[in-house]
Amino acid sequence: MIQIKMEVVLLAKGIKPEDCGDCPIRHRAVCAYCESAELDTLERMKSYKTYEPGDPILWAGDPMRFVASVISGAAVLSQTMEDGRRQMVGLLLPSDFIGRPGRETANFDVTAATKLTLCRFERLPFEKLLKTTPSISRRLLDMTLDELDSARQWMLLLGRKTAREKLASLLAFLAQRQTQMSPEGERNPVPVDLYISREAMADYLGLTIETVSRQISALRKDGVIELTDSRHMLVPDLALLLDEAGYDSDGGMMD
Amino acid sequence: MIQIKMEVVLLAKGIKPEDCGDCPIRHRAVCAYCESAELDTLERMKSYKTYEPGDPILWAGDPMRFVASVISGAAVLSQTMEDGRRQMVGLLLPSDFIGRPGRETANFDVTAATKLTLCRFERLPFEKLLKTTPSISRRLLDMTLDELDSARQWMLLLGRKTAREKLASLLAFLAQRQTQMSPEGERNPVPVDLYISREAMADYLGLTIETVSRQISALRKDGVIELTDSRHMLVPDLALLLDEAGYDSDGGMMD
DNA sequence: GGGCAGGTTTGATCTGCATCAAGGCCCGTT
DNA sequence: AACGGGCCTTGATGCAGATCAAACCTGCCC
Repeated sequence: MIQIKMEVVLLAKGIKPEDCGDCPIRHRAVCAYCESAELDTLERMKSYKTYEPGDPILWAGDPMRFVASVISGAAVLSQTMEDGRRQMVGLLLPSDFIGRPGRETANFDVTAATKLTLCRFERLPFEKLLKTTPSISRRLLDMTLDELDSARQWMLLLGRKTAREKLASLLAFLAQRQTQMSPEGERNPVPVDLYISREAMADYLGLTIETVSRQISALRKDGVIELTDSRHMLVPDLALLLDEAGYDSDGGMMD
Repeated sequence: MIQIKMEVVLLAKGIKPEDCGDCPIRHRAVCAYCESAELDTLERMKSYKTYEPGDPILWAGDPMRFVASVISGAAVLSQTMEDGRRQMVGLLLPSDFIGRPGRETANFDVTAATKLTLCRFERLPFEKLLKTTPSISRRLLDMTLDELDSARQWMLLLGRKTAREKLASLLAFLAQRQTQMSPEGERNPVPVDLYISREAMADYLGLTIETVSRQISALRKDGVIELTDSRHMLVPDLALLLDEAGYDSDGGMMD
């Protein structure tokens, strides 16, 4: 919803996403450290592709012909066991990078969670470029190290948190992202778009949909959150929600 | 205490502790892609340090003065909640890299799990070198991407696997690491060093020590593994162990 | 309107792992 | 040899979250 609005705004302003100089993720994506000459090279290599919610982008085991940056929307990285047990292992938002230079096949399933636009590069030329362009490889290293840190944060949640703490953590994460987004001072209570189904939450948190639903109901009953409908909530007190999430007071960072 | 003495002795005699050319992790560590000239540079920068089991190497929040490669032994990356719940987020074995170029302070606790030897470099000079030496930065990128993949594998384990599958996964991981290391054809059954205590396993797998112990006993009773002592096992059939770990037959890679 | 499908909530029951509690084994110290 | 402290194993019991089952809500199509 949010990203659809974003796109409408872009169109209304007449911004061409095709021009790297105007790209909304120019300063955060894998190209962030590039000089304009390097940017020109990338510009000649890139192609855009859009996906609808639910579209598969890659299946684990597929040959990886492309790497890409998320321009708008969200994609989900997940793994599924033979018997159907599924675990989300990453949520890819604008500026995040998809793909693994140096590997032939995908390790994880990648799915569009919303309407999604990717800026794609063919893998082999991109790998060649990586070898000759330190500003890209350094940026990719930094981004990968950040991803690794947040994967490790998630490991604490999956391994040691209770169901209630897991839900509170996810809801706090969403709330924080959306208060950052909306610039005008913190409205209280903060409205939050949950934005994914109970099933996706369950797959993210290592729970079942029933437990997700029950914990949301419990948090609502205890006044930690208010539901406006099943996909939207209000957070009257973010500090309280964070407390429920089990972060120590010095603030375990989530991003 | 011991390692301080060692260093004093080494310094006094002006001995180079080891020749990189003879290093057991020469071809798998961050220096793997280096030419001999680059290796010389590293050789001049490096210093060895040893730790005893249980020694802290870094606490989360500490300034990071060094980065390092594990030469021998095992180190553990972990996070602890206020109330003491602990989650291991990485197991660092020989050739693995410790530290985060570009970050001032540690994000996680690092602890020696066994007697441990590190090959250390001061962070700032190493970061400078990284900028001018593609063979090091490319290797570090490859290693970091591998770590990210295995962190994500671990998320599936933590979120969705049963206790038995978790143990089988950990044991299979250790077994695979150690068959890779010993190059002469696969001895059967494969001997495996468990390296870490039951408590560390529990912290890694999101379980309790009692459950770890019970599941190891169960796998032993079912003939999947044989214990020689509580820290060493034999794996008569790696495929069987992998099967217990819940990887699909096409072989979910762990490294 | 009625019917139907997908997502969500709620209730009842079950179970895998945690928790609580002993006891065993190994090794170093006295 | 006796003792004590780590570490590991095993047994008994409890409980958080899974599983099984039903009902509800909302939007959509006929």
